This record gives sequence, C-alpha cells and structure tokens, in this order.
Amino acid sequence: MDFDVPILSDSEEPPPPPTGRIDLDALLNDLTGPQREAVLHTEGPLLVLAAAGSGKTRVITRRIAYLIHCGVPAWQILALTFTNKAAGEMRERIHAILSPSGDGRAVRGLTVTTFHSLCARLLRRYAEPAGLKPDFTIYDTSDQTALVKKAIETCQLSTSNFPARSVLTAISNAKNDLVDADAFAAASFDYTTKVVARVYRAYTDAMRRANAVDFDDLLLLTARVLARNADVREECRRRYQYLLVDEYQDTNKAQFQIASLIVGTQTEPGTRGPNFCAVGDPDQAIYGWRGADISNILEFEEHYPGAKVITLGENFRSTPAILSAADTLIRINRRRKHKPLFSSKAGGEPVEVVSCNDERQEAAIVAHWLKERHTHAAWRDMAVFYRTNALSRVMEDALREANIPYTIARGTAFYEREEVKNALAYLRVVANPADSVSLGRIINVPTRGIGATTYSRIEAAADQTAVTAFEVLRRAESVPDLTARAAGAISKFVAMVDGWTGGGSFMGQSVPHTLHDLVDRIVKESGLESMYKAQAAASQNESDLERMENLAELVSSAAEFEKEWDPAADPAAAAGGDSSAPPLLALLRAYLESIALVADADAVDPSQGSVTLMTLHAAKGLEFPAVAIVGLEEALLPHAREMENDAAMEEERRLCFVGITRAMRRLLMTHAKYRTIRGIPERTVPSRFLAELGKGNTIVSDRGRDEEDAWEHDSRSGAAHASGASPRRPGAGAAFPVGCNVRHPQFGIGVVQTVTGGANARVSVLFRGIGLKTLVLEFARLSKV
DNA sequence: CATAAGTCTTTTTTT
DNA sequence: AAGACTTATG
Repeated sequence: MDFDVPILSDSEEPPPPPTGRIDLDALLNDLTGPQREAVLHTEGPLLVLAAAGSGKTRVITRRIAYLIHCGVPAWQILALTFTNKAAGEMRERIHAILSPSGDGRAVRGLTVTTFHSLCARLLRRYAEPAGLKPDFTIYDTSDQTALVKKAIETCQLSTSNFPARSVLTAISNAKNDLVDADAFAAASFDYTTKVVARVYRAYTDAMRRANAVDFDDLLLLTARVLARNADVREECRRRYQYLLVDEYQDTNKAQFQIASLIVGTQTEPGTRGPNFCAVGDPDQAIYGWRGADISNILEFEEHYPGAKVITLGENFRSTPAILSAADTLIRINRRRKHKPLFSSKAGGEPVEVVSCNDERQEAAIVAHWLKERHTHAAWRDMAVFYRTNALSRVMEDALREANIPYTIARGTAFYEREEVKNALAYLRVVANPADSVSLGRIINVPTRGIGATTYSRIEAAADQTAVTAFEVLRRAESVPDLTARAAGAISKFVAMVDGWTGGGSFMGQSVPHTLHDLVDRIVKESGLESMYKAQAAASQNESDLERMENLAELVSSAAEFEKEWDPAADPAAAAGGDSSAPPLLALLRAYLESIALVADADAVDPSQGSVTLMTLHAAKGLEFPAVAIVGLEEALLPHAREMENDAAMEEERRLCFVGITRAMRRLLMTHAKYRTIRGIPERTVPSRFLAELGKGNTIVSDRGRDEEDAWEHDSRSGAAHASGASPRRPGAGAAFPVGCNVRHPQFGIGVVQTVTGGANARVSVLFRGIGLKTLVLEFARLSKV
C-alpha cells in the first residue's frame, strides 16, 4: 500500500518498527487522508480538530491500536474521555481491533478512563502526599450542599443571606480555576468575597475531617499533588508516555494543568515535545458554566510549540439537509474560527420545524412522529433531546400513552432516590466512619430515638475534640447533656455498625464476607427494609412498593459488581493505595466509587430497543438516525439564565448545534406556544435558533391554535380557577407585548420575555444588569419605553 | 422526640 | 408542581 503521508518524517526517535501483529492495511485503508495522518502521527504534540460526525472516535481508536502495533507497551498509554461509557466503548473497540479472537493480552494495562476516575485512582495511590486518607469518600452535590450549609452556620452566618447553593458555586468555580481556600482568601477584598473565603476554609476543613472529597477536589488535589510533588510527577510521567484527551474543548484549568503535568511541557531544543494528542471541536464547547476553558484548545499550539494540527472536516454522519441547517446556525457565532462542514452524502429530508400549542400537544406530536419513523427504523435508533430535565416528564407521559418504549438517560437517577441514598449512606459509613454527612443522614433513619438535638450535641462534641462523630458515638457517655435514653439508643446503633464491620477490622465469624452479603445485611438489619415495608402496607401506595424493589435492586447491583470485579484490574487496588485494606473494604470502596462517578450518558444503552430521552448536554458524542429536539423557545433554549451576554448566548447556540449534529437522517424541532412552568402556564416565544437555521433548510408547520383560541384554551385549561372567577383576558398583557422595552421604578429598563394569561397573569422581563424577573402583571409597576 | 400540616422557594446544563 | 423548610401538635 502506498501512502502519500510521511510516516515519521520529523521524528528523531522513531517508534519500534511495526511488529505485524495486526493487519495494518485494514487499520488504515478506509481512512481519509487527514484521518490517516492523525493515526500515523504518533510522536510529539498533536491537535485534532474534529468537526461533528467526522469520524473522531474511529481515529482515536485506530491511533491507539496503531501505537500498540508499533510496539508501544499498552500500559504506557493513557486515554481520557468524558464519560465512563465513552471509555468503555473505546476500550472495546481497541480490543476488537487488536485481539479479535479475544485474548486481550495486547491491551493489557491500557488506561482508558475519565479525568475524574483517573484522579480518584491517583489520589488513593498518592493519598499521603495529597493530604488524604486512601479510604476517602467522594461527595456528591447534595452531600456538598449539606456540608456547605454547616460551614455557613459554623461561620455564624445566615443561609438566607448566603444561600448554600451560591456559595457552593463560588467555591466550585474557584476550584475549577485551581484557586484553593488560601489563595481565595488572599485575593478577597470585598465583603461578600471575604465571607465566601471564610466559608470555603471552613468547608475544606469539614471535608477533610469527614475524610471526603468533592468532584472538584478530585481535579484540584490531583493537580496540586502533581505540581508540588516531584516524585509523584516523575512516576506518572514515566508511566504515561502517551496521553490522549478527548473532548478537549470542555476541559477546565485543573484538567489542563493535570494533562500538562503528566506529559511535561518543557521542550528542549531539538526535541519534538510530549506525545500529547488532544482531540476536540471548539464548536461543541458546552461546559463553560462548569469552568471549561475553550482557550485550552484554541491555544494548544502556543502551549505545545511545534504541535501538528489536523482538521477533520468531512462529515460522515448527517444528510446535507441537516448539515446545512447546522452550519447555517453555527455560522452566526462571532467568536469562532470558521470551519466548513461538508458531506459526501447526498439529499435527505429537510429539517422539520413544528409549532405546537402547548407542551402536551408537543409531546404527542413527537410521539406520533416517532411512530411514523418506526415503520422504517428501530426504536433504539431514535432519540428526543431537551434543554432541561424537567421537560422529560410530559414526553414520558406521551410515550407511555403511545406505547412507545423509552429510556431516560439519567445515570444518577437511581442513586438519587431516597431509599437508595439511605442504603448507600449506611455503606459509606461502613467504608469511612468519618463520613459525617452520611452518618447524619442515617443515624435516625429509621427512627431509633436519636433526634436532631442529640445529634447536634454529638456533632458539637466532635467539633470541639477534633475527632470524628462516629468516635464520639463510641463513647457517648462522656458527652454532656445526653439523656440516658439517647445514650442507650446510640450504643445500640454502634453495636449494629460494629456487627457489619467487626469494629472496623472486617474480620470475624459473624462479619459479612461478601459485598452482596454486606449490602443485604445492612438493608435488613438497619431496619430500612422493614421501614419501607411498613410504609407500603400503611399507604397501599405504589411508590412505597417501588422503594422495596429499589432496595432489592441495589443488593443485586452490588452482587453484580462483585462478580465482575477483578481486584487485579481494579484501578484503585492495582494502583497500590493502601494495600493493607481488608479485601471486602477495598471492594466496597470500589463499588461506592463507581457509583459516585456515574454520568448521565452512561445510562444510554442502545441494546435496550427503546427511544432514548436525554438532555442536550448528555447527547454530546452520540448519534441517532432520527432525532427530535423539543422546547425550542426563548428562555428555554437559549435558556433565560444564559441570555445576558454574548459568550453565554453563543454557548447556547453551540448546544443547539450539538443537538442538531447528532441526527443522521431525520430531524424534528418543535416549540410550544404555551408552556406550564412551575405550575403556571406561560406564553412563549419561538427560539431565535429556529429562525437561524435558514429558510431553505427547514420545512415549517403550525399545529397550534391561533392566538385568540389559545388564550381561551389557556384560561379554561388552567383547570383550578376558583369557581366563578372570570379568567382575565390578555388585555393587560397586550399592553406589554413580548420584546417590548419597559421601565420599572426599581429594576430599571428591561425587555419583556414572556407574558402569561389566566387568573394571575405574569410578565417576565429581562432587566439590564439585573437579569430575569417575573412580576405579577396586575401589580407590576411597568411602563412602556 | 416524632409526626403532620403549612409555608416558602425554585441551578438548566453535570463529573 | 415539587421539594425544602418551618411550625404546631401529640
């Protein structure tokens, strides 16, 4: 085979010659020129700008296979993806290329994982230099919120002045920018920032005392330990000679730092620089709100001088009709390097745009559209995307009504259920007794006479003596003001936990020896199961029975995990960590970690034979022959909270672009003229993005009623009007049409976004410098400008 | 201390 | 509409 691509022209140290283990021809001959070039460029920094649908995954998997084929030991290769599912698929595809017959020796030691999993693994391995204990718990958002709340209280502040959510956001943003509590305090001058700095400090202290880390800590602490500890850095560098990062446009500063510390940035003269391959697409950057910094990808060449840049522009996924709509839309973004999208396919149906009356009709229309598609395509080949999770509900109802099988991509949904969270909290206390948030959650669930007063006394004692709450429980007699009854209840609780852990040793006859046994016993002996059983009996409620089933499902998921777990292959265990941990504890830890790091997109399972429902964010990286995107309305997509500045608006547009480019053959985009938001029906405005698709690319139809009818319908379907109350005509609303400029005595100048009808008509106005406010029309002191 | 009822508020997106 | 949070009552 004759390739016009120089294979190793500019490298001094060519990799070992191909060993001929695989069919090189098969690996390369169906690739385009640029794709092949990306696969063959193994040495030195490489940036692959991969447009949507340009065969990115194929290039990545072939490239890794090629590296191994060239003799690079698989264990020297580290590939980082966005979700576990992407990692799993990639690993499978590489495996399929290298050892089709399946012995898997060629890929042994290859690391394909997410940033967060890698960091968790490194932090367990290097717990000590990171200032942690290896059995740390990973806190999710609700755990974080609980702890921030407590931190706010310890700082003697009020959560009404400083809502936990916003403080947490500030802390999280700081961490994403690699600003720790000390640095934050040093840089805070105004009152609010200083307060946040105090809470940040208190929160961090509480976190360490609970032997816990949050998602941001995984990245921050890893970056810090790599930066400050030369030994750790060297060890990682020696191990990971080849780094590949996918979705590079969505990495934040911490991730950027981790990557550059692992590969090293110093380029001695004459060398070609680190073997770092970044793959991404600036047009698909949709995580700015969580600290992702698009300049990581835009400035790659400055960070890694001499980097080779390859652009994959040809789209193999979508019809020209869909592609043209996507391209017309994304061209509107000003801060953007134009990158033409082109297709080798021909024809295709135009994008269908449908106006609906309300969200229920919208859902019914989508269901009907899916049914039509089903005459040619399988359910698994279709998907429905929406901006916010709240929109899934109506869609679910409609699909159930239409007998269409569906699955919602919400990886964490199961683990967020109350009963499952409770059972997991027990497991976390067993794995890490210092975990105060989990302990607080379950100490009186089911009720066992240890109420809020008692527990706050325990916590106070723990804070004062700087020991963990669980240790205080062990010697509850010494806690002042505890009632004898409470003390008795506490010692029973401690005895129960000790029964599962053997007092922490995980040894002894009566202690569980398998994860399955442990989880099963905890669910039963904690009283959780009987509590929900009693509730189910009392209420005859379907959802209470469901809780029982969920507990059973958790037990079997633990059994499943146990069966598949290979201690040798387990990242945490294999990386060393504290190898002294009892085997069951190591297993439990791995189980809890796998749960903590599930992504929504992980729940997408094409083998399910059902339509997939998911957010636009979760849709990134996927493709479906038929796609419907719902809720194309101003204030929803683009979202109200992101309409205030151009950068945010452009990110919303990219989000829409990501949704469109998932579609291979058919695309439906809908909006509802009326949508019920938090209980009140509101008039909406079609998304600007619909107009921006380009007239020639779409075929538009209106299935909604006209305005007058809609108002009538709206006031009647408001259902809960007090009898006799005459629904207000849109008279007042008409005075402030959507888009009109208004003045408010307090908020200043703004633009009307939505106007509702009904008994309590609202008007929402986007005020300059203030944001979106919803006012009761009758009382709003608004005047037209 | 436990529970029920009533009031208030509301991150959109996620590892 | 749904959940978090507060207060009243036994």
